[in-house]
Amino acid sequence: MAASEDGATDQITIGLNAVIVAIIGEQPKVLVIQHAPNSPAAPRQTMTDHILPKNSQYEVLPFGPFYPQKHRTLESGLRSWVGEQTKHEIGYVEQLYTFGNAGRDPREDDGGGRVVSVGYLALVQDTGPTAIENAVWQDWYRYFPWEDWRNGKPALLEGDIIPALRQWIEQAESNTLRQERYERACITFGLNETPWNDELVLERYELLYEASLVAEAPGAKAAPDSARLRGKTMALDHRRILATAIGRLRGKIKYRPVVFELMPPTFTLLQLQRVVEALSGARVHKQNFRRLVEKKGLVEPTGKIESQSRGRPAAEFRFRREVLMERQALGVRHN
Amino acid sequence: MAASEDGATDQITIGLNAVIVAIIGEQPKVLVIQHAPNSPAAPRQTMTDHILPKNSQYEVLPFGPFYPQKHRTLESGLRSWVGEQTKHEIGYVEQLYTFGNAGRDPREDDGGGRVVSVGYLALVQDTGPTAIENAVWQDWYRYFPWEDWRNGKPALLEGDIIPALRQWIEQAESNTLRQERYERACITFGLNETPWNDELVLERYELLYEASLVAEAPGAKAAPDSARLRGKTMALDHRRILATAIGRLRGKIKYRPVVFELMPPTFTLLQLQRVVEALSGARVHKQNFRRLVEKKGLVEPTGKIESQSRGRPAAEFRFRREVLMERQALGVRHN
DNA sequence: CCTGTTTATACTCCATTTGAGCATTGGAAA
DNA sequence: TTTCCAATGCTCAAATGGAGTATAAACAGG
Repeated sequence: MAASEDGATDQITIGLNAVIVAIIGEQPKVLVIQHAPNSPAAPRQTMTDHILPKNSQYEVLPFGPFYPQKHRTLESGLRSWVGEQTKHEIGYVEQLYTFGNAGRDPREDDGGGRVVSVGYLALVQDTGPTAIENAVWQDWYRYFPWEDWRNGKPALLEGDIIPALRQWIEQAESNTLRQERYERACITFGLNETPWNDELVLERYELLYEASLVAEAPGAKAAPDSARLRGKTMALDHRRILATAIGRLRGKIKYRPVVFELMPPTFTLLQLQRVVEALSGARVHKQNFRRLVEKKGLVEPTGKIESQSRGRPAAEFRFRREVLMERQALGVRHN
Repeated sequence: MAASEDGATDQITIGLNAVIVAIIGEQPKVLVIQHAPNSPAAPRQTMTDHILPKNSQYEVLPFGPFYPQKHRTLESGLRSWVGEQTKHEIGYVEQLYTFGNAGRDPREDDGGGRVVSVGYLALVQDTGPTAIENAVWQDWYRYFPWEDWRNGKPALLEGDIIPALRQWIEQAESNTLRQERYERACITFGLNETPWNDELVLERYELLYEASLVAEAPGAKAAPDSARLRGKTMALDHRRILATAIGRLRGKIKYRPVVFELMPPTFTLLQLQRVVEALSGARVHKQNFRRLVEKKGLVEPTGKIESQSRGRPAAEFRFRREVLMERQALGVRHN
């Protein structure tokens, strides 16, 4: 199998990309590596210094190679290098997607063969300094500003994105295509009275990509001002991987108790609510949130009272042992 | 990257495994390749004839190599060889999971390097003959008999699996471990008044695997009689991939209109119901099912009346155009 | 000490959804 | 005709979910 049928060498490399998520100050953060034009080259481990132009600024997700000789499974490979690099344990890890697209990775041009990259989502609490050079925690809405509805519908949508989308719809060559574009836009961006669905992060990004409304899209216009409004770009297809991660996480918190991977050992119900809101990008009704959490039996009071902030002091909670042991206790959806 | 740090060659091969699902006669079927001891060797394309013992009988999922030189994406690679081999189009394709576990594939021992296998779920309607030798459509409950609750709780559960699980729980060395095992069993197998969750197909299989209650598990007892009761084994980790596929599909039909990929162009509501029941492994309330389907606006009447079977003739339906165009129309879960 | 502000927590209301059953209808077989 | 069977229409109660009101507990400032 090493040599393909036409005799050429089919070299395959597997890269492990990690979307490492933490909550800092009520904001959802993701660990990204920044390559500034004048900064020293990134350490070799990140494998990025020789594949992207040295004189431009770009951001990538932490990226590590998979060594089949060293690692028994893909996940253990990921855990080991993330552990080494970030210096602290990661709790929850979930595989997102495997991309094998040709032409996405410049390494292929160096005769390095095909790069297949496996995306992972990892949730951490500890946000201390990491060993990765140039790694910083960035608000994930920096890359997807239209996804944050916590302060109402983002003005960017009505002011820029939706008009641009309408224009793209009108530019369709055929009626069928126009109809198709319109329906896709309705569903993903909630155009025609359709409710906004917070899980369609990837679908929205891909629509903008196809419509050349994000800077990294192939046919994007040379109008960098408006494109820059539509979120910060990442190198390679990393913004797409991040979109996958956000969408997946937003779906998951609705029926599995994964939030606790991001929470400190004890917390108040409002703190828990703020984390959920940060992830889902929408506000929730406080009293109903409390009712839901209590009904599901997710948490139990520690007995202590927290009174850091102003207002009436809140009871302190922790996750119930059963939930901590089994991440399944919640989420018997209907059935 | 071709040579690892210790100088050894890290050869990586990518295999594409497909769980190809169709409904035949109200039963969920999956395409498997049977290697009988005395049958001629399988065609080379399936890549299995030289990796597994020639004189034993075993079953595998259709498996094809990924040629980076030929295929632009993993999915197009899958589509092309499944298309070639099965001779008909596949509509819906979804990536399931990527396994990179060492020691799962015997090819590794031949110095073939690591095999990373990407699992895919494909839904087809056409169940005509394929070009794959020895490929047959098998009822998927043949591999997971405990998953079919359409005729009530399978006797196998109370009669064999649950007692065996209880024994495994008791055999735990420590109290913590025992507690842990007990809770996992409760959640996955619905032990302690916990409701049965039809989506936990993979979790149940993995529990049985860890408890050495399936024949392919490392520490499985040499009691093949009872193990054989617990479903037909597949070679490699293919039973696990199948479990992943079933669980994923069961989850998906609840909020996305993927069933129609398995349906003929027109059908009655009972036929639709039977397909959903076949997939989920449980009966549903007929009147409520009808109400649900109509409310969601999934289907529309063709106007014709079908009167093949006995009983009052049923109205014929087809999926609505919007649903066929956008596989997203349904499924705005809450939000 | 009183008052306003702020957040926590308890409880109510009502519309919608969901689970389960009863009743009637239309055709084919006995 | 009678009987059986599945389709279809309708009811009803319990559960769920969205949104609001009311009260409690702290603190700040006059």
